[in-house]
Amino acid sequence: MAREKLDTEVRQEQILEAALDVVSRKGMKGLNLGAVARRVGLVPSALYRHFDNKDGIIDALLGLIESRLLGNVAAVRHETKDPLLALELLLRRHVRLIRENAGIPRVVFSEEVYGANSQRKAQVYELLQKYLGHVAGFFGEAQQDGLVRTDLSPDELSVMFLGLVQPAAILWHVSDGGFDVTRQAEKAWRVFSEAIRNGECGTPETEEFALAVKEN
Amino acid sequence: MAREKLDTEVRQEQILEAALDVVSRKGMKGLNLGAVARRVGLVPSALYRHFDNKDGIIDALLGLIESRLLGNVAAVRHETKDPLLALELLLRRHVRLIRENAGIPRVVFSEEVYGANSQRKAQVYELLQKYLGHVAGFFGEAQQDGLVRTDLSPDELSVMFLGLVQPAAILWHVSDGGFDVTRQAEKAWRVFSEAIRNGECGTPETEEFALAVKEN
DNA sequence: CTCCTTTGTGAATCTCTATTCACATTATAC
DNA sequence: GTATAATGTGAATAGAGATTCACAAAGGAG
Repeated sequence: MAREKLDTEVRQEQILEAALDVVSRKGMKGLNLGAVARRVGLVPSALYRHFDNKDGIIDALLGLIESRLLGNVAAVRHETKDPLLALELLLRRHVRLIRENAGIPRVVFSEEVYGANSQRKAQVYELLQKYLGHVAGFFGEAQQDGLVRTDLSPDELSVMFLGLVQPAAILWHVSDGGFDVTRQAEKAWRVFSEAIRNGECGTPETEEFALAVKEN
Repeated sequence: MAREKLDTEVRQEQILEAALDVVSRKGMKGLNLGAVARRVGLVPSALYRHFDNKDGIIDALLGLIESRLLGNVAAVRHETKDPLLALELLLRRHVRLIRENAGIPRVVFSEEVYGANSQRKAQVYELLQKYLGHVAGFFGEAQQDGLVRTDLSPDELSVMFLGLVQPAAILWHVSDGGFDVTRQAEKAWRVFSEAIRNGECGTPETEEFALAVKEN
């Protein structure tokens, strides 16, 4: 099969990529070392040259996911100074990310990555907290700028933000891609952002937004 | 162990109850016949007297969940005629239901109940569609009564409704019950219901937005 | 009470998958 | 080039869990 030998760092990346891919199509239950190894072009036992065991692979996979999520946060930080616009862009990136890597929500929300493993559970919690922390940060900025009403805490807002995509993502998956996540998320964002805007009534959309959309 | 024999109907209920319980604490991965049987006070092989196999148990479990969810819908129908109030009550019931049966979201959203099993996937989809259909029905009524803005379809609204609890429920679980789902859901509902109400703050649609989205 | 169906049991089987290990092969340092 | 470490392989091991089966016991019908 694979005659050529590659550095363990390269293999580790390949393995994680493969694992995420397997999860995307077979779910966490279908994540077995045989499938992963085949996809990399190796034999199952070879995986142990690069990871301690299956648990190590899952841990690293969570790390990969974390870096992708936080990568999106960093990216939108560079794209705009307007916190509300940043959130909108983040939402859009988020949707794209999970559309392209259906395995991500499956790993994070599998509710069974852990199960007995409470350490893993804590790890997932930390990951979510970190991501939501950044989201809350944007809301906090927006409130300080007077853009968003202050009767809701940034933390609460961040959880609501998560709610804009999550159910849609699930429907998308369960419907085998039939459900239009993107559209639903956009609509939900529209309603939500209007609702939380400071002022008596919702303010009209900023023009910046239209521009930002196009470059995407 | 269990010397007494019970009718298969009784056992079926006990088994499903036990299965849901196991899922609640161990996740879908921890759902094995041994654990279920122990909880019922039987031996694993005895389960085959009441179900064809494990798959049959999971199927029936989905049925049980469906009946609980739809039971809540029926209940709120009797409690009020006001569709918006009904939704609020439904939300509350929903939160209570998943707080008391943490296994329910785990089964439905496990994203791995199926995996390869696409028939199961379709079954879950149907279940969600049915529940969301009722929710959408309430929104439709509310719109006809002039209570809710009509620029969003009932279907879209129903998905947003789902988003009010789901992320909170996940955080609640991952945080080992530390997160306050009830409070979060109440706040989210307040924001959401204000946002969709028909009335003074009827925000004009920005057509640019809809156009920009479509290109994506 | 006796027969027969239903339900429960324990051992055995079977499959799947993680993991280990002894050995082979490739890359790399010298 | 040779030595050495890193990487890959195939077979073997081990454990978990689903499923089957022959047998036992309970409960109802007659």
